[in-house]
Amino acid sequence: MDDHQTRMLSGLTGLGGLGQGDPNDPDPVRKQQDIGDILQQIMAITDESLDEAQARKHALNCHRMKPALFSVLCEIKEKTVLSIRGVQEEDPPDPQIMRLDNMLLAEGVSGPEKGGGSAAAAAAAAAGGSPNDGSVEHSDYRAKLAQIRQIYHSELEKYEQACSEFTNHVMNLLREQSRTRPISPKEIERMVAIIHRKFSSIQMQLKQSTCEAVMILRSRFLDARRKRRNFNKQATEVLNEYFYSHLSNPYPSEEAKEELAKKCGITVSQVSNWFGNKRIRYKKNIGKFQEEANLYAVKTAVDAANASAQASQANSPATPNSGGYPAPCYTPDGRL
DNA sequence: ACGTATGATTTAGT
DNA sequence: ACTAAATCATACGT
Repeated sequence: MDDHQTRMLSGLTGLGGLGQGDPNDPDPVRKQQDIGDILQQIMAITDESLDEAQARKHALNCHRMKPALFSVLCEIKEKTVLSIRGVQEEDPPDPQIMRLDNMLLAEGVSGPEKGGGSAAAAAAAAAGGSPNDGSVEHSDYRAKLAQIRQIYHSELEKYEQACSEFTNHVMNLLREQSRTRPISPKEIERMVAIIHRKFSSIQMQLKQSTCEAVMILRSRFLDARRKRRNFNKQATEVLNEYFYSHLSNPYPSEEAKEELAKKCGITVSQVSNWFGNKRIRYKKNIGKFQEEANLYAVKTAVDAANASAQASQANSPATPNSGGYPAPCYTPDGRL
């Protein structure tokens, strides 16, 4: 390596005369030609030196003094290697990269090939707790996730390839050099480890940006607010029925919530949300809900009447009196 | 296109 | 843990 460089330098110094000749040359055409000449010479020199280097290397390897030189280098190394020994840094698994890996695995980006769907669904359930259909909504999401996944993997492969290529190159270089200077396998190992560390730090950037992309995608597609669907009419009816028949205390117990959820085909937390929204909105503007309240009050009354008078025929309940029904409110008595 | 309705989330208090 | 209240972001009716 060193002899190569020195020869390069010495070769270039030979150019000195050409480079600085005729500083005041008025002819630009000739100048250009000079530059062309110089370039050509430089190219020739590099070629020449490479060949020459090869020859020199060979000569050095076959030199009769080479074994002596080698042993001298070994001795020198033995004296200095102790100081290097101390600088052996263990590489503990980087917590940062562990975190990213875990997340990518959880999101189904780096996991098994077709597990993406279920993983995404699980993530969705964990995020919002809304298992409402979603197969249509998630198809778009899954497509995008697959896209990210593909990019991630191809990039990862590229990195891996570059890494192994570079590692191979360095290893070959070191092995070749080990003919002229002492290099222990352990040192090569160490070098490889260093290279891998460098590359893994690059990989981390890839992982980080992938994670970011997934997060954005998730917030864009899986955030339940963005995919809000109104409950179906029947579910709303069931909920309203309960609400208006428990107006004095519209706080369903856990069991009641569970039952309502079952009846409506929604989750318990959705029932909770509904009641939370309903309570605050009802309270905020009772007048606006009067009509609805009357409707459900009558409905439940009719139902009750029907239930009790099921045996007795010819029971036709009067149509709702939409006029003078008292404004519903939180009364101590739940029944209206 | 726009205003209202509505389900979900966030914040803060208990 | 549960709720009220405010807020968000979409759905829906006009």
